[in-house]
Amino acid sequence: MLRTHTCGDLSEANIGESVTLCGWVDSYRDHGGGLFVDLRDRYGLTQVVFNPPDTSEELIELSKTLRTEYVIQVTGNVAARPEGMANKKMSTGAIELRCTDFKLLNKSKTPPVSPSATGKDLPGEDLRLKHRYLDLRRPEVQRTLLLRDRLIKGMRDYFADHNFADIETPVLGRSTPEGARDYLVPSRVHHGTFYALPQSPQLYKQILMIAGYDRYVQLARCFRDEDLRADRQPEFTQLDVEMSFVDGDDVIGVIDGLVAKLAKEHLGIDVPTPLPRMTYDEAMERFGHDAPDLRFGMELIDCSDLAPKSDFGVFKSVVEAGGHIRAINVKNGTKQYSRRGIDGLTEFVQGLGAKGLAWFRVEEDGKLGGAIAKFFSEELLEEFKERLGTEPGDLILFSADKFAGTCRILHALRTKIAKEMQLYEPDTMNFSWVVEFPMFDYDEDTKSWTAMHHPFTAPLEEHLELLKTDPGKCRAQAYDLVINGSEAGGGTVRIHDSEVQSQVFELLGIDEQTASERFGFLLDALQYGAPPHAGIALGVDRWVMLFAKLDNIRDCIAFPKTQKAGDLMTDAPGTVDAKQLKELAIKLDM
RNA sequence: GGCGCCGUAGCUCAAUUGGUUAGAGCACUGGACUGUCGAUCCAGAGGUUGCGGGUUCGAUUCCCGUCGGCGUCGCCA
Repeated sequence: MLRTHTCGDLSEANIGESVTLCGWVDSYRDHGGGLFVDLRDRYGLTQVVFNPPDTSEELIELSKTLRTEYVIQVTGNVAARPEGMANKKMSTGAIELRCTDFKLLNKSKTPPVSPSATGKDLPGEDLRLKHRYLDLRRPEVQRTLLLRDRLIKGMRDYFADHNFADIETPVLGRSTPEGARDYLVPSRVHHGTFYALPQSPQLYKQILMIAGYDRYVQLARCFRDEDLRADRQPEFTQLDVEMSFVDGDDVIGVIDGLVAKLAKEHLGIDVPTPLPRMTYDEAMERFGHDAPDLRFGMELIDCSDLAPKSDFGVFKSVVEAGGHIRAINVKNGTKQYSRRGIDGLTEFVQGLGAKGLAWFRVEEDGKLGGAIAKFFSEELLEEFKERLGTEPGDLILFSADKFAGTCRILHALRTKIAKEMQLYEPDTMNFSWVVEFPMFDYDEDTKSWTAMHHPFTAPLEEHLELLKTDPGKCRAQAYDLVINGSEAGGGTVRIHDSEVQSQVFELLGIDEQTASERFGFLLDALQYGAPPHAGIALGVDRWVMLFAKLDNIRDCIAFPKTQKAGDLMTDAPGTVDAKQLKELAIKLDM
């Protein structure tokens, strides 16, 4: 070992000891006669002093060549800092290391990304990704990755304690017809065929249930070749779980326990279980989104029955066309949003595809004011006031659109406004379940049904008949874990009955031959004594993001991809040799 | 693929309606200094204003295209 302690270890208890530290020069202060260095490693910062009499003239001369990010090994005496010189901002600020010997282990070029930069001095993200090894030295990033390590350790321990078996599944698999775009890997042995990287180990874990491994868990790397977002990477980690002889409540109960444990250990908060649940339909009614942020209210209010009574043309025509008029009441919103501010909100919703933004301002005397008020009779305005629960100072924002459109617009407004008006404490954590998702989405373009979750999801038992009569109303035994308005995990009870499975495939327009080609192995397996089973997958990267209070998933991953799915450090993806292409029988057509 | 924001010194930023030699802080180089802690003081060096084209007497500034980063919609069973 080149060191006896780390840069976070030493305190007044070590005064008088001779110790050796290794680390990077975080900063240096040259005083002519002597020199101070803040030495950094993963564990902290320690001040090293190169001063007579402890340090020889020769070593002081050498110390003057030190620059930031040089790597050194220092031996010295731990000493209390002189009277009044303690640094309360440092955890090791009571002591310092007085150098008696040191060795330059390595030099560094002037770093383009300074590990000690914070706030607005932080270099651009492209530069930090290019020099990721420097960015990863930043204490803030190290804290996040180490939190990630602890969360994963907590997950592994929890499932091990509950008798789950960790079983690995292949990365090279076969492309499935539905879902996200696959990442493909060409086969050298079978020209013209391709493996697909897994979007999730879904089918394998069901096979494991059929094979009798009744409690399975895996930290699985998943791949989806779709466009990126602040909370979405093409390559991500799922905590994948599957259980046999259980129903959805059992799976939810297991995850409730995990949430409570990790929230206690890493956030120091007591989360009461069972976590609250809400159906998908209720979530869309009240919040306009399937992952509602419950840290604040501002629920959606439907006014579709009142609105057409006005002379406001937009409201009338939208309702006549079968659309909805819904609103949110922004309490005390007129203070935050002046006329100019409302213009800003209008531009915001127009950017989301809305034609405009109708609004009321609640005046001091309680009356509803604003450009559209003149289209409303006194009586009707009273009805609106009652429906919306208005008080002076409130701002009412409307969306007039098809139901889905009002959901999209009002959810976006609700989220944006809550953030701008700081309607919740930044440290609040809210965990809940959204359950009973629709089985199917209707695709207007292709005039066909698609699976909302995946085609192996079981409908509610009482909705089995709806598969034949009214698929749009059919709800699934599906559940999503929602943390602060983010989907943090999702799962379903699986179909274990080949009869029901056939019905679902038929609805989805997957004929027998196609089904058999794509996942015949699962359909076969289901006929050999498949136990009832259910499972869930948690988005590990998102959990880290939420537990670390970050708003960007790249900061939770050591080597993330950019929005164009590239790696700025390695420059992946890259071209390959003609020889490699020839072996794979691939010709480029560009 | 659509929409929006951004790109100026190694880094973070500035530069008036389009106007002389593109500035500042940090970092870097040289010097001074015995207790600093974002040390301080003096001096210096450092620029293809992402790239290409256009408008103009003149472009960092306006226009078009392109590359890259970010956000968002589509997309993400």
